[in-house]
Amino acid sequence: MRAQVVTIQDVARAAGVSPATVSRVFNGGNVTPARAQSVQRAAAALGFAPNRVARSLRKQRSSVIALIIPDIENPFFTSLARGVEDAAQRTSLSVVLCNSDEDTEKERRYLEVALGEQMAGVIVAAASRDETDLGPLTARGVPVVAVDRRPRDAEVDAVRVDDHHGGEVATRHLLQAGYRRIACVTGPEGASTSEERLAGYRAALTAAKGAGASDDSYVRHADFRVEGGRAAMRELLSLPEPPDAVFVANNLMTIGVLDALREAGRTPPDVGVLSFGDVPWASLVRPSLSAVELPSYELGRTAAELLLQRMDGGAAPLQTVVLRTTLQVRESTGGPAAARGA
Amino acid sequence: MRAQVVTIQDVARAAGVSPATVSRVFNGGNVTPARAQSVQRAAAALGFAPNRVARSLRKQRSSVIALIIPDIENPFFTSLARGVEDAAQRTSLSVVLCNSDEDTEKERRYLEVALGEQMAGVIVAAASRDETDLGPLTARGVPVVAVDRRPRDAEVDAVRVDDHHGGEVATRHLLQAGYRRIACVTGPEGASTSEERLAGYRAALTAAKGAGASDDSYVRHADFRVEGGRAAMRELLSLPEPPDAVFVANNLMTIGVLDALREAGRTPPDVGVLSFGDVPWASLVRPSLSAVELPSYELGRTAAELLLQRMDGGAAPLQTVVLRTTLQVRESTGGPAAARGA
DNA sequence: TTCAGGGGTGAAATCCTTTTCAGCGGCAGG
DNA sequence: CCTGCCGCTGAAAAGGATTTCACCCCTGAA
Repeated sequence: MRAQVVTIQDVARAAGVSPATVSRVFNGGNVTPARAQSVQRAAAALGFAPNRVARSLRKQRSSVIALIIPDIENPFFTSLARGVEDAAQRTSLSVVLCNSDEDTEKERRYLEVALGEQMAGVIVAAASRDETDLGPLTARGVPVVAVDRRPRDAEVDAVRVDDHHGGEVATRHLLQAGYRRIACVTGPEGASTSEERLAGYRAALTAAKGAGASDDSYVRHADFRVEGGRAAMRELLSLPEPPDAVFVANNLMTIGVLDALREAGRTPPDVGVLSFGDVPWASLVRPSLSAVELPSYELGRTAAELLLQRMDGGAAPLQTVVLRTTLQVRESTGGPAAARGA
Repeated sequence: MRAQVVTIQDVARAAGVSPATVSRVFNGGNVTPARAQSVQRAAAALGFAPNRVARSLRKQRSSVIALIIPDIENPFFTSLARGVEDAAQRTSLSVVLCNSDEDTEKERRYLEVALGEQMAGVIVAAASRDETDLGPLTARGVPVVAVDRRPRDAEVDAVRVDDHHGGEVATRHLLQAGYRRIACVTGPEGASTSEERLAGYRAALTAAKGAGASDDSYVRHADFRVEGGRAAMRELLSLPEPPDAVFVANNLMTIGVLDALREAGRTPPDVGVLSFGDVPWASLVRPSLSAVELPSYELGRTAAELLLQRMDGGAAPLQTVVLRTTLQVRESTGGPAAARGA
């Protein structure tokens, strides 16, 4: 029924050498060329494929690295994943993707798998700042890099963007365009990116209006997904005095926000819309959207490079790389109708 | 430096039992409740986490299943992935995602990893009909399910949609809407879905125009990505007699097609556009797009269920499940301007 | 000529868990 | 009272690779 498995022993027997020699042939030990060739031939003839599980057990480390992301349906993270893959491509490591679905329990399970499978390294965009526990991994010396989101207290290398600054620049731009009642739809409490983008928004408002401006009636926490954005925007539109612009803390929620606006018969730049992160397939959207552009691919690539570096480097001091965002001004923040009318 | 690893031996010693008993506690063997409890306590106290690699080696099977998809940036596949995950969720298996990037070499490596890591099962949307070789996996008795795309000659369960029928229905709809010069932008040669959707298109044209209609001047093979769709549509628009409608064989290429149309100052339904597969975040697109809707999530869920069934089921005969597509008629295929003018 | 060193090799230990096997003790039935 | 069976347990084997260690042989230097 099941074909018997070809082991290193079988190859050794066929080639008339010891298993140790076969192992050396495949791992670059010192072997006489003639012998090496006969081992190669025997292996090919038998269709030998090394048992990675046995190898991992012995070496105490597999040749797979895990990338754990919170939303596989968000193009930001899939682009980031491409960056990780492309960087890992040049090594002998394979990348596997795990989707935590913004669920700390699922994430915990994947972290456990990564630990139990003795993965060579882990790159994680944490589902939560407080509940994501990287302790077991770091305690066992597994290299870990936090990307995009940073878990509190984690002693790991990190790559992220300047969330606070980006949020501030975005909000300032809306102010300068003439909008006055600027709302913020941010992500879940407990995600570092949510909080920092929101903090940037607040900082810009405070700078403009003075210290008394910390009014949170225009702030909504949603779930970083389309539905959440839609619901939040509906709420904002139903306020007695609805906002005339909105800073949305991620790309998918922006889609929901635009939907809600259309429902209400409003379109940018009548209501200003500024997205933190490019809306996917933005070419489809009219009017074109202003956005804080995120280097998603580079985020992934940098994280992978940091991980690789840590994997052979050893005990260099921890580092955090902060990548710059850029504000891309387009039609959706052209200024409120009121301003044009005045 | 590195914290020493807690093994089942350590737990056994701490609890005053043998390693075998500890193993039984964690795997549901017969153990006296009192003893079991003391083992649990010792394990918790020491922070024991089982070494999955050793377990896999002994059991000749890990508790991870691989999902190999050809394009992680395509929402069709990420939705499919969600379906797989949700189905696997109810078991103790973990799903890891591998992105082959439509590259048969990368795919081969991932298949090798899946084999070498002794994964419990593999679900694969094949990068190629001819070059994807599932032989090594099936020969070793690893359960495999082909999803969406089917590799030729593979002796595996499969889940797909009625590509041929869907392509035929789509094309017929364009004909009925009054379009006469209908183009087809399909995927790469060698992908089963490309070929069958194209075949459906041809069948509809032949049925309408008679056997002589097999003119391929309106057929373009692209790469299932945005850029490919854009380039193909540009080509079609530069023909002496450009098409008045286009059937696009996947969602991402449709985005490119729409871009090319906008460049040329044309918009649906002036030129009819019908997409095989929903365009992501279709709510953003005006006019709304007619599409052959694909049950992407169900495709994944069904594949996972088939895999699970095969994993305990044993040697039931191979099966192929074909899910139905549904044609969703919207504005983009309202009929050509010429017809309205006439 | 002798000795040190190094390349090439195989036997055996090692990684950690699961599983088989044999043994022990207790209980039920004859 | 004896036998048979069943539940529980631990010792030991098994799974397949890597790596250590000891050894042999050969070369080059003293």
